[in-house]
Amino acid sequence: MARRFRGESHHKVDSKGRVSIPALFRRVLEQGDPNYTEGLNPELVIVYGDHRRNYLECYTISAIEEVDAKIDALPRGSMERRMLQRLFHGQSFPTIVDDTGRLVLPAKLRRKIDLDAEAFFIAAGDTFQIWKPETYESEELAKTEAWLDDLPEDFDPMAYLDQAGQD
Amino acid sequence: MARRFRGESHHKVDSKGRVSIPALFRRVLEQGDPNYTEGLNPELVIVYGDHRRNYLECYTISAIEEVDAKIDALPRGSMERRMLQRLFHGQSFPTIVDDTGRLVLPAKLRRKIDLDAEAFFIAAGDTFQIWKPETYESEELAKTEAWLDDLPEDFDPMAYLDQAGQD
DNA sequence: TTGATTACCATGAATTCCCATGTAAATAAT
DNA sequence: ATTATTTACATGGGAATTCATGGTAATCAA
Repeated sequence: MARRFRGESHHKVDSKGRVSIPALFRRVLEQGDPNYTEGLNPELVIVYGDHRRNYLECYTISAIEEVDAKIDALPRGSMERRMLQRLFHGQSFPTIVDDTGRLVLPAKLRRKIDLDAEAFFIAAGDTFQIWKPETYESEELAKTEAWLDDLPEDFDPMAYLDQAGQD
Repeated sequence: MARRFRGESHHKVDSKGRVSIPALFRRVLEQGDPNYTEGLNPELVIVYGDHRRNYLECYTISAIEEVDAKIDALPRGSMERRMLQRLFHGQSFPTIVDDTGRLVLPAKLRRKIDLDAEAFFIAAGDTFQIWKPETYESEELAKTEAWLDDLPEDFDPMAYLDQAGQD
């Protein structure tokens, strides 16, 4: 795996749909674009998915190529392959970072996640996500809070780290 | 496990958020960065976590890579994986030691742990932590003191050493 | 031509870079 | 051993650069 995205931050979205990409994310996008060279602007792919998904997921070129390769390996005509093709090939939007480090989110994408004046960026391993801040708080955070509440008082979620790969 | 951090110390934090890293910690960061070579500066990752955590936890590159590998091993879509991704990929800040052996803590991180003119560094195995001195004394020390007080007068904490890994 | 998209320019704030200094620790010289 | 010399550390200041953001002009599509 290439360099990972790390961090989270809030950015303004203007009336044209322009939004700054966190500078650190930009560095990762650059390294993840095989065609990138100093002075150029990196490309990326935004996967928005079907109506159930309420955030945008952004892939570097090399990350999306990995995904494509996996899809190609599935049997032609299989349901799995068709589903993944629809998601990653159909419900996605290839674009490029502009000269000022911004992304332009078309109205369609903004509407889909109900984005207005502000966007929340958060890293998720080899991709990063763009959320409407309110959605992130009410759905994503609330969901895990509720989940945590079901655990024993003194349970440390970090314990899952050590559990990994053992069972 | 690689070389361990050991020791504790206090350092000034200036108005730009710059703070010297204890020299001994630097040696460990260097050894823990696979890309480090003489003359370069080691990278590290600061995990700050959610609102409940009131200190910063610093990982060497190889320590954080171990964590990443464990997260990757968890099933996609599982709550465990999402929680850990949020913590280690989202609520973290990748950075690098500067030429004078300092770290620059962005205002956001300083605010989070309410850090001002001084920082307290303490080793914790394969990571080290940065605390606001007052917080460390009032919360962390008080907590372990209270815990020790509950034990029999002549109890030796070393006893726990032999217990480890047996149950 | 009119609404939308893209290219270009502008600016304040935050961040990084580069240089400087006093002091403590380590090493060498007498 | 004691003193001189060097090296490593912790800290500070200012200049230069990057970032995030906003505006206007040029281009495009229908």
